[in-house]
Amino acid sequence: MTQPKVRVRFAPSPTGYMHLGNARTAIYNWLYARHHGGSFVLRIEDTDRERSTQGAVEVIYEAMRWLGLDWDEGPFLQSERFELYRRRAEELVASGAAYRCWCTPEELEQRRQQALAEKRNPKYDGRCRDRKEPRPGVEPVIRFRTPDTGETVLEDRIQGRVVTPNEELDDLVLLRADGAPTYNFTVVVDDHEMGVTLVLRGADHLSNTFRQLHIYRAFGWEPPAFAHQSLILGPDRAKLSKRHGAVSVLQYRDEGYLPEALVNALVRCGWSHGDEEVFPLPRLIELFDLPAVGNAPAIFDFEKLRNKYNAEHIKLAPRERLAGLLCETLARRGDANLQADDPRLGLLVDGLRERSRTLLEMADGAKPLLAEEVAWDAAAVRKHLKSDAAEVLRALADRLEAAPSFGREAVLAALDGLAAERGAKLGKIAQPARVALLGTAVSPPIDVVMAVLGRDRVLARLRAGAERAAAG
RNA sequence: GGCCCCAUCGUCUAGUGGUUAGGACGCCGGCCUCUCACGUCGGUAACCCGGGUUCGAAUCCCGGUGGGGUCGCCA
Repeated sequence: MTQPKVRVRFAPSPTGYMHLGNARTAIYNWLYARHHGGSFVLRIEDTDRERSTQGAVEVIYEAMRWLGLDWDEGPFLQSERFELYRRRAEELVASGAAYRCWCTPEELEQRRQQALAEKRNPKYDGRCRDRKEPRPGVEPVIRFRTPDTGETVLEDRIQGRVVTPNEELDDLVLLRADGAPTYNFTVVVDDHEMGVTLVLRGADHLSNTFRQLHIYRAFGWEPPAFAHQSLILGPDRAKLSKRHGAVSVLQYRDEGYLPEALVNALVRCGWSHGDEEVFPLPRLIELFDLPAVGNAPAIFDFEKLRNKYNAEHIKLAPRERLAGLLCETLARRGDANLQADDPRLGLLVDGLRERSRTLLEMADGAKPLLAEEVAWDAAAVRKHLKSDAAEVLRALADRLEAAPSFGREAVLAALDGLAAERGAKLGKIAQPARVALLGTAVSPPIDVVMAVLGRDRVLARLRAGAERAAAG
């Protein structure tokens, strides 16, 4: 009756960056925990002292924070738990489930090559299984004794029932010659010690699971449930990796993506809910669960992330949040230095969110409206600042100058009034005005442009534009 | 190569024996419109192949093909 509390974990190894595939695994685990009211554990698998650095660990924390994946327990560092693993390994040696092996890496490599050449399974041949006497000058490793016969069954929560013959498995190393534990051992010890109820990870760990199952059995431990999600592939259909580029989570932050958009896109890579595609975070927590996770590998669609998910989430985000983000982006790129409460920021967000797929595009769009100097686009000038525009611009300037206020409504009323008076379409006035104001024929709506520029600048530029038109 | 997994438009996917095979991104065209966008309407495009089972298969079974993963003192 009493179900144990759901406890899942994300257990990355510090490689120096957070990969999209890892990020999806973290997201799935986090959503699973939040959906089921369980606990989310962060564990750093830094047993390989060669590769692990403090900086690499910080990158993981930073990526997790940016994505909004808060953990309830940890972070636990495996590098701080070596004594525990050593003790556990000795337990297995004592019970006969594991043994010391004095074969050297060189010997093993040689045998592997030979086996491959003879088209045999290159697995460890088990020659130290019954050896008791040490080899002088060789520090032994501790190996796990895997059954030679029979088969191992895994009831995977995503992949379904998977069966592997035990003869495919070899006696894996638990403890290296230098006493450091290996992944396949620490993962079992920790998932047990930490009370993990479901191991939700990438399918690249599927074949490891069978070896790990035997370790659980040797300890007499009840294994957790397992769920292996199929991998994210690159456009070439190979496992997504560094060489595909654009694979680091924080790179997306720097390129102007919203974390909830990346989360949305990543979740949708393998999980779906009917025809629904855009999910705010609370909605994901409400809906996400294992039965709707598919088991076919998926190619990550970078274009759709930008065109759909990020664009949609930019439309959904609160104005204040985007204003803050836009302010940071402008400052970071050296485009403009605005105070966080500058009223122009909100105006810019209103005018630009529907025409920006990323914050970078939004900054691109904002930049001309904030520049002190007009950057003239020759084609736009040629097309819209012809001599007959001079009089129109002057009339508009006069009208605006006489207007009682300079709000967006008042400005629009002036434009409309002038157009009506002359029986002209609004475009006949707005386009020359746009070019006079910004130097370009493309921009947010003219009322937003004027509101951002402000009365004085608008009048000055309109009149300067008129002179340019008259001269041109 | 052994073992394991997978297979619906180019891509992400809906679909759980009977549908004109749906949605989304992309692409093409119309409408809207002060530009660009947004929005909207329409179009383009898929059930890998071959056998079964069945009155009937995208859906179930088998085989093939193709793709992926994995075979470390990496994780």
